[in-house]
Amino acid sequence: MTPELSSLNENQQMAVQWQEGPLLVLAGPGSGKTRVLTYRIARIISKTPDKYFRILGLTFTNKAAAEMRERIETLVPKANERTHLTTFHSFAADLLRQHGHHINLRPDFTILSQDTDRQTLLDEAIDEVNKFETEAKIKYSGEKLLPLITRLLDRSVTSDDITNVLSSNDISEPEVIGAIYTAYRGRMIKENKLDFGGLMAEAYSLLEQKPAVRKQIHRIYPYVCVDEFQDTNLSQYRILRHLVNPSTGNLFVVADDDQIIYQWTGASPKRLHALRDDFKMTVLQLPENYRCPPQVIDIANELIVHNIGRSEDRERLRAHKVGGEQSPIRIMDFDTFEQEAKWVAKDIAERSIDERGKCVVLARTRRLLEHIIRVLVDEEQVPAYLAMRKNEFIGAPMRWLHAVLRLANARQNREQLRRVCKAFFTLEGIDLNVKDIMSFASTEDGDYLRAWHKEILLQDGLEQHSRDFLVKSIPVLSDRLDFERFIRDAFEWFERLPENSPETWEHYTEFTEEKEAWEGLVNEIMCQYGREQVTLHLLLQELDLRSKAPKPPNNAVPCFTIHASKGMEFNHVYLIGMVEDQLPSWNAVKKGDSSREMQEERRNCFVAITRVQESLTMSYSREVFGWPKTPSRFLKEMGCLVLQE
DNA sequence: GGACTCTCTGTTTTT
DNA sequence: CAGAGAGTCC
Repeated sequence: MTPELSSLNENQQMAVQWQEGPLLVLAGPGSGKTRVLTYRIARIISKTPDKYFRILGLTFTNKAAAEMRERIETLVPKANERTHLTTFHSFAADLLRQHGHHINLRPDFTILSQDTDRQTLLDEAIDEVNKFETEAKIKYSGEKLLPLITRLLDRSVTSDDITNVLSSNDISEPEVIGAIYTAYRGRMIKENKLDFGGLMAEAYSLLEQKPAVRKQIHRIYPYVCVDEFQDTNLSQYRILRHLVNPSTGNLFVVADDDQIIYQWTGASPKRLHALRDDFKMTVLQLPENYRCPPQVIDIANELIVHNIGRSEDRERLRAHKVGGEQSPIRIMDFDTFEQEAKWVAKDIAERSIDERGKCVVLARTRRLLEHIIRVLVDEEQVPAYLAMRKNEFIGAPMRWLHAVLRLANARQNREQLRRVCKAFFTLEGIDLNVKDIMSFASTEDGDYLRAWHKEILLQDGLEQHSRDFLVKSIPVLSDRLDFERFIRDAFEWFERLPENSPETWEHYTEFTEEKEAWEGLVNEIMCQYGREQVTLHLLLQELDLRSKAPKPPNNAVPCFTIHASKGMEFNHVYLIGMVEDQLPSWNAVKKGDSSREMQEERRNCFVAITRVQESLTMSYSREVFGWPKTPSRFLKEMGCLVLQE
């Protein structure tokens, strides 16, 4: 059954029915781009019921991938077998699990999701280089060098190019830094660890070196789709070029160059130009907007035309919603930011509970949001939350569980042993010495997990039910690698912990929250790969590629940075702090009106206002945190500030 | 020790 | 621009 196309507009239908060859869909905000993507995938599947090939759909975030999977499943049941909808990082991890041996990587590699771990590795790389550098006079620190290494990995710079790249970017001592970069990459492979950038860079290097692997991918995935292409960095683009079969060029890309707001992560308007050139893309635009009131579309258009260097043929957004009598836009002017925050909080508090949940407060920086959350929660008693990223579990139970599993996967990992000991001390008050266990482990084939197990059972202070759990369940993990069973047992043990030591169990709410997040993540991974396919190392890798943030509280007002709000929509948007040095940021102001930084700030503003479904409230103050401010130039560009100054 | 000047560095975040 | 930290002077 082919999906029903009559609900789509003409341009959308054209995109969905696109047959073969490269197509670039330039899709504005609220233009139904995800719909186009899912319909097209569904259509290809249903037109080829007797075929076995799969369609590869790549996204930037897990959230977008999950949404695509869900939406395709409703269009075509069992689409799972015919699609592989995943993130760039997840795809790279799959690839490296399967073919990593070509570059000396084992499939049970771990993912360095924390900067502290990356710094440790980088410090080791620096030491390694220092040993050979006779006149090594300057001491580099991992902490200071890490951002540069990240930037280089995001571009998949090779050790052949590194010195050139560094010197053409005016970086001092390109030879030494280049050697450190190469040593860092070497160490990742040697220690079987990859950071996010390394995942991309090594996947690219593998594809570059092994045409046979590329061919296999071309056979399995004759169609490749990419969502939010404007966010891809150079590494990801280079990977993409290898994924597409050059003889068919079946690449379907959805992008919006007016929503590039991640330049500092490696995204760039250049990428879209390269894409158009490299693949000779046919371009189709989706300027229809189904989300915003026409007045909002008007100011969004006014704003974005101020950006020089957009695709010259880019069409203006066209509103499909019908405007009401009353303007949905409010501009609010205050003397101080305190007053601004108070007014916004009050305005939200005066709405019904139901309406509040459909509001959002947006700002350029977290600092402004932290302030407004305080006012909302403390003064207006309106529940509100700040979107937060979370790479690791915080509470002792989940930290212990995660560390034990990681130790089971890498039995000689000192850092994980340290974490196991530390978390167990918090849980049970028993303080084991890491060094002792490590030396004891030499009698256990260097297996830190078994050594810890033996050592902990020798302790007197252990509660009986804890002892029972450890005696029974650690071997389930360490000998039989039955991690599912082990996790179930561990949760049972956690539930009983507060009986004996309620005073150390103050963070029970946190545990419930984290347990929920854990179960959600594990469930998602199991569904995506199929239960039998999920090995311990795959589970751990996928966990490290996902945020551990709890699901937001019900009826709480979300307070997001503009970046965090990308891809979302809300009935009522409060965009606060519309002043120079905030939006646009001080840095963009310093760089000047035609700088790429300023263009990006303008896109930030564009993204913010195009989140609106019903009403937009923009506010600014003459004074923020005691400093005099002028209204944002963007207000003037949008024609919202006619009379002032 | 306190008040002052200076210099440096920094925002946004997903994986 | 703005905040933190270092250095200087009394």
